[in-house]
Order: sequence, then structure tokens, then C-alpha cells
Amino acid sequence: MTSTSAAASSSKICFNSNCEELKSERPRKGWRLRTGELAELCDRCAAVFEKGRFCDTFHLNAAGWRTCESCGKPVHCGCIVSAHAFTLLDAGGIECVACSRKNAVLGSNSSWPPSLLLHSSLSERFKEYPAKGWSQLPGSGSVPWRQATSLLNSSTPQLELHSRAPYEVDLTTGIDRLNVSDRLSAPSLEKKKIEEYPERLMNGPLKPFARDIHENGNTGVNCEEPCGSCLAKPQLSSLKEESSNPPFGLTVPYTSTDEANGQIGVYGTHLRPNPQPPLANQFQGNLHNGLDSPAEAQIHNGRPRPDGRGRNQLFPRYWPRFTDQDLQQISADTNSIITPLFEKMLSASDAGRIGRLVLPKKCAEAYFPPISQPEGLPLKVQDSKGKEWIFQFRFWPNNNSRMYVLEGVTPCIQNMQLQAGDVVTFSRLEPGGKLVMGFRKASTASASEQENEAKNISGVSTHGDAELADPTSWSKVDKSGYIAKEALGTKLAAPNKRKNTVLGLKSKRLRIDNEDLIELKLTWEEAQGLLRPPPNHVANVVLIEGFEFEEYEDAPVLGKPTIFATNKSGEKIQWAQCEDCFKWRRLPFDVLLPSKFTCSSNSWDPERSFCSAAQELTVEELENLVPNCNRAASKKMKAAKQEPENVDALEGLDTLANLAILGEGGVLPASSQATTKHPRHRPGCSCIVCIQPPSGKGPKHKQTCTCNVCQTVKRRFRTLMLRREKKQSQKEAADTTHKKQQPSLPDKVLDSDALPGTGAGNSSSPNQKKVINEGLGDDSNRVKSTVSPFKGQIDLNIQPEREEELSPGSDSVCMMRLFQDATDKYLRQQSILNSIGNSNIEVTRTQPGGSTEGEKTSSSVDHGAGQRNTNTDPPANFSIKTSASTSATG
DNA sequence: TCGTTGCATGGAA
DNA sequence: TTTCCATGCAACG
Repeated sequence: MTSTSAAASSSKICFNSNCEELKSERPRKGWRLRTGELAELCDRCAAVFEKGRFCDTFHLNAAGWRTCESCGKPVHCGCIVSAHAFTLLDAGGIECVACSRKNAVLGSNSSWPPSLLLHSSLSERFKEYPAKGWSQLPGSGSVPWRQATSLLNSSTPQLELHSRAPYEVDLTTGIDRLNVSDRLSAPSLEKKKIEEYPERLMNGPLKPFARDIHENGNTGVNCEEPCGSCLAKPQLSSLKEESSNPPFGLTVPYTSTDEANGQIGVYGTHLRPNPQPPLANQFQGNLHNGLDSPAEAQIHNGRPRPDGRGRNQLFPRYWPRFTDQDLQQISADTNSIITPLFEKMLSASDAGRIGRLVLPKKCAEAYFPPISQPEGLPLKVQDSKGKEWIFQFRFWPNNNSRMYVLEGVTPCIQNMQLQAGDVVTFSRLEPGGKLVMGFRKASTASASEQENEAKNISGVSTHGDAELADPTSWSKVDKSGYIAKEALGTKLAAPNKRKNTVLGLKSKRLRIDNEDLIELKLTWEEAQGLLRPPPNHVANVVLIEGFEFEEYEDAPVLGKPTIFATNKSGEKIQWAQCEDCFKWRRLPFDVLLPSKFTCSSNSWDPERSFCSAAQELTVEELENLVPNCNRAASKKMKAAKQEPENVDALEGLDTLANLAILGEGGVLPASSQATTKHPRHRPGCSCIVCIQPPSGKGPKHKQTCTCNVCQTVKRRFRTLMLRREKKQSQKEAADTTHKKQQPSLPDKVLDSDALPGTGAGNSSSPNQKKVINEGLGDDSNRVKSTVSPFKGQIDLNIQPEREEELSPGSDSVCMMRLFQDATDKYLRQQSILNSIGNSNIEVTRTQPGGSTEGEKTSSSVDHGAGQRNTNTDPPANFSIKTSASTSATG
């Protein structure tokens, strides 16, 4: 007995420091001290205490008073007596026990309320039952419940058990085990629940006692007991010793037993789990309420497992969220005791063919047998149908840590017809201690989850579960979902979480894959800029994380990007570009264009409803409009103060344009077509492809022009010149076979881009193919090297698809990024205004002899979508003129 | 060439 | 910064 406790009991003075009265001969019990002893009070103080007005009476002027967030009642939070008179709220603040209980009873919003309720109810009960009641141990068992005194003392002092016993460890299994079979009083047990639930759940293995419970597989389950039952009928529970020795020593330490009928129940059955973190913090808050004893330190330090299993703070996402259905699914045997352990949403990897289910480390260490060798152990798991599976429970060393996996789960996964996004649950079934693996299909998300979904992502178009759960459908279907997901981030819960997990956790890599397919580098903002509501659509605009989402009843369609502007009279108008003649036509402001717009569609201006009609806009006016377009198209651009460097928006729009292309293939509505001649671009795009005027009508680049296009052309010309010189020198060697030994692969590849009509390199000429093959035959890396010289620059010669052909090992994503970089840089360098009126560049090569030979470089900025017919012949001079005939269609 | 295995990597928390 | 963990990927059979 510590000096404190000794003082509590031996002193003749009331333990209340604010009271000088002598205790009576039979002092009345007050709150539980940290030592586990009960404060002994004089009659007056005891009476006040028992009325629950101790702090009101004696601590009125003390610090620590706060206000209940619900009822506003002042609550003292600063002393041991009041330690359980309040509940710490997740969002901050406190709640008095009455409100806490009320909210918990009413509250469907908390699924871990049990702990909270237990907490609260106990606090209440604590008032109802003087401390001495806690010392009563109804019932008895053959094996005394033993626990380290210090541990208990360190916990909730007021609710401490009187009986304490040494901590017992079952070293045979390497798992600390608690032999408990005697019944504890309900308050005692509930106190234990309170005390240990969060600890078991969050810190189980850290605390020997808690660890025992935890290890034995009853983590927190009892705490899911509906509060009502706690309050109305204090449940007599028992810590029962697991007679059988389940595999790996995992046992259920105690279960809820209705002594009236002897029925064994499963705690938590009626509870819907709380997506919110449990009460760990609250408990910790309480536990740390002025308590920092060595005993507590001991708790926190814990005793590591022999195999190093130590901390076990389960992440909320792994908390078991079992429903009745889940439990029934696991076992129809009502006499069975199901102890939910944890759950995990299957990732793509988990559900994949590889057959490895990655286990959360802490869960694995908490609930699965300790393994010290990477090879691990075979683990027998029963599925919900009663079928037994044997998985290999093992780990890999990983960053000085471990990565636990269950191997060989594929048959089971397939048997359950699970896929990524579905949830597998792990439980322990008693008697027998069987490990049970249940599942919850994504489509059967709980109501609370759905509620959360509704709360969190209303306004976001969602897809069916099947689609979401099916990774194969993501790339095709979930573009908008992807956008939403991106914006919503981790706030999505449950199904959202699933989306997050399935898509989000697939995360970058999946996204990259998608990018590979459709160059999905898209933010929702840009997407919104092009999304058009479907017919008869009534949109709900939802603000999520500062982003506005338009909720579509039906799938949105991609509309025609237009430029919104205000005319001289202040009237709002918009400009749309004819896809045939590229002329800009003025439209009413509120017109929603389909994705395809031509002059003939211009019913608003009959005089300009045909392509031959003159464009109303001058080049200068159009130039002025472009920034507006950008602003309208991208808030990001605006945020970036329209810095030319910020081209993400354009990229996004381009990407969406690509979506439109895909849409033509059936993925998207047929109406979702390319919005410009070049599907990657849109009106206002600065690239040379999108905004070219009809051939010959645009301004020509001067020979001194240093724009990126010209520089690129010049650079390429130099390359070709070198190439030709080499060729000539080789020909002079009169050895045609030396062609295969031409040293510079880049040149060879460039050769493939040679301008036609020069005899050196029609892209389809056998000659060119030969050269390409030469390059390919050497080293794919060398092929890759053809890119690097132009890294960061637009290389009009690059043919991504050809590059990929040439380099099987090349990463298309890298290629894409290269081009993206190139595009970025190009757009930075190329003034948008400069580009206007110069869309498609026709490179007019001036032959040395003076003749010219026009060649259209239709897709110089396109990411490899267009054909490239370039001339390998070295022009003595060149100029660039516009061309209207180019239409790179990707 | 394909499937498996074990580890490495890097994004996310 | 550390840890977790989803996934990539090389080595191997």
C-alpha cells in the first residue's frame, strides 16, 4: 500500500483536502485513488460525494471548470473526483455524462458509443453506488482474477477494482494470457471495459493486462454493447478462461453472459460501428487526468512481445464494424461467441491473383500468432460458410519493420467472390478460438456508411458498387468519380472510403495507368469547365472542400468549350469556334453548345451560319479574349494569376477532350466528341495545332522568329543536315551495308521523321523502316535516348507510338510525361497570343534550288497523335506558314 | 513465357 | 520524420 492509500485509510482526517473534519469510526468511501484504494471521507463529504456534488461543493473555485457542449452545464474537469463526470468530445470540448449518455442512447452517429456510454454510465453509476460497491465481486470462480496492482492503479482510479492479482503470462505460446474465470461485478467488468477497451483496441499489447484481453481476442467487443443494456441492466459478465487452447493461443478472455438464461451473447451485435475514432482519446484524457504514475509509465512502456510485437494501435479503418448480418453470416450458431477482431478493405493487390492479403501490421501482431521467422505459420481460418482454409501467415522485413501477409488467400477470396473494395473481417469464434474470416461486399455497405456517403459526397456522381469494386471498370467508367474522389480526398467514408481505397489506394499507380490510356491528368475544375448537363438536367451544386461539384442525375456530356466574354455594350456573350472553318461565332451567353459546333449550327446569327461568312472577331479581339477563356476554363489559371507557366488547366482540358475521343468509342456518349479539329485541344489553346487559320491566311513566321516552333524546326533541320552529311559520307564509302552501322541512333530515328519527297525518309518508305529497324536492333535504350536530347522541348519528330514500337521496354507513361513536359515548356515559351491565328503550321521548306515544298506538320505539339510527315531534305531556307488542312485526329 | 516469391519503392498518414 | 502498406518488379523456378 502506498503512502497515499495509507493516508487514505489510516488518517483520521477526511481525505477531502478541503475538509478538516475527522472521519467517523467507519469512514465512508469516496472516490478511488490512483492506488486503487478508496478515499475515506467524513460523513458530510461522503454525502456530498455520493450526491455527485463534490466538485460543486469543494472545487468551485478550482481550475478546470468547463462547460458541457450540449447542455452548457459547468463541469469540473480538473480533479480525480470529476474524472468521469465528463466526456471529451472528438471535436474538442467536453460533454457532461448526462448529455453524453443521452447522445449515446439516441445517437446513431456513434458506433463506439458503448465505450462512451460505459464510461458515462459508470460515472453515473459511480454516483449511484458508493465506492464500496465496487469492491464487491459477485460470484466467484475457481481461478482468481489476477492483475498487476500497479496497472490497475494507473487506470481509472475511481473505478478501480479492489481485487488485483498478479499478471500472468502464458509463456508457452508467447502470448500473454490472463487466466480469468471468476466473475467480476458488473461495475468491475464494465470498468474494465472502459478502462481497457480503448487500450486493448489501441494499445493492447502495450499493456500487459490489456494485452491479455486483446490477445485473447476480445478486443473491445464488449464495449460495443449497447449502452441501453448497460444502463438498464448491468450486464453480469465474466472473464472466462479459455479452456481450449485455440491455435496460437488466441482465446477469448471474457464474454458477455446473461446469467439469467445463461445465454452467451455477442457484444456489439446491435451496434453500428462508429466511423469516428473511438474513445481512446477520451480515455486517455481521463487516464491522464493528472495521472502520470510510474504505473502508468509501465503501461505505456508495456512489455514487448518476444517477437517484437509491441505497439498495437489499430487504425480506425481496421476496427471491426460488424453488423448483425455479419455476425450471423459468420456463425449461425447462436451459442457461439463471435469476437470481431478487425477488418480490412481489400486492395487491388489483396484481391488480385497474387494471393497475398496484406495484413495491417498492428492487427497481425495483435490478433495473429506471433511469428519470429519470415516464413511464419500456417493459419487455419474458417470462412463464413464454415469452410476452412489454411493460409500462410508470414511477414517480410520491410524498412526495419515487418509487413504481414496472408498468403494463399486467392481461393478463399474467389470462393467468397470478393474483389477489391470488399471488406474481409476477421473474428474469433468461441468456443474453439477459431479464426473466422468473414466478408462484407462493397455493395452491402452499412446504412451508416451510406449515410456518410450521402453526407459527404452528395453532389458527386457516383457509380454502382460493382463498377467501383471492379478495378477493370475504373479506367473506363470512373472518370468523373475519379475527379470527385480526388477532390473529396479522405473525407469520404465507408463506401466513399471504399472508393478512396479502391481508387484512392490504387492511387497513383492506377491513375498512371489511366493516364496511359487517356492521359488522365485532369482536375475537376477543368472537367467542370467542359461538362455539360444532360438534357432535362437539374443540377445540384455541392461545395466540397472548397470545390463546387455539379451533381448530375445522368451522366454529363462533354460540351463545346466556348469563350465567355462581354461585348462592347456590356452584354454577356460567348464565342464558339466552328469546327469546319475555325471561325469564331458569337453566341448568346446562356447557350449550351453540344460538343460539336459548326457555323451551320449558328442559329443565333443567320448571317454567320455558314463557313463562308466572315469572322466577326478580329485577330486582336480574339487575342484579348483568350485570357478570358482561360479564366473561365480554369480557376487554377486564375489562381496562378494567369501565368503562362500554368498550363495544367489546358492539359486538363486537353485530357477531357481526349475523353471525348474515347467517348466516340462508346465509353462516353456519342455526343461527346472532340471539340476542335484537334481533339486534344480546345479553342483558345495556344498550340499550333488548334488555332490555325485556313491555309495561307495566317501570319508567317519570320526567319528570325525564335518561337518554339521555329526553334524546333531549325533544330530538326540541323539534325537532318547532320544526318544527311553522314549518309553522304557513308555512301561515299561505297558500302551500303554500312548503313546499318550509322552511329547515331537519334539521327536514325529522326530519319523516320524525315520529310517526304526528299528520298531520304518518307515515313512509310522501306528505306525508313530499314533505318528504324537498324535502330531497334541495337538497343532499345538507344531508342529512348532519342527523346532525351529534346527533353523539355518540343520535338516535332517524336512519334510516341513509334517510339513505343521501337522500344518495347519503354514506359509509355514516361513517354507521356516527356511529351507533357515538352508541351508545358512549349506553352510556356509560346505566347498564347502569338499562337492565335497560327494554329497549324505548315512548314514550307525552301529547296536549295529555290523551289519550295510544303509540308504540313500537323501535330507538332500533339502527343504523338497525329501523323508526321516531315522532310529530311535539308532546306536551305525555310519558313512557316499556316495551313488549314491539318486535322490531327489522334 | 508465365507464375511465384521476396524485397524495394514511394505515397500517404 | 517515421511508419505503414499498396504495389512494382527483379529474380527465380
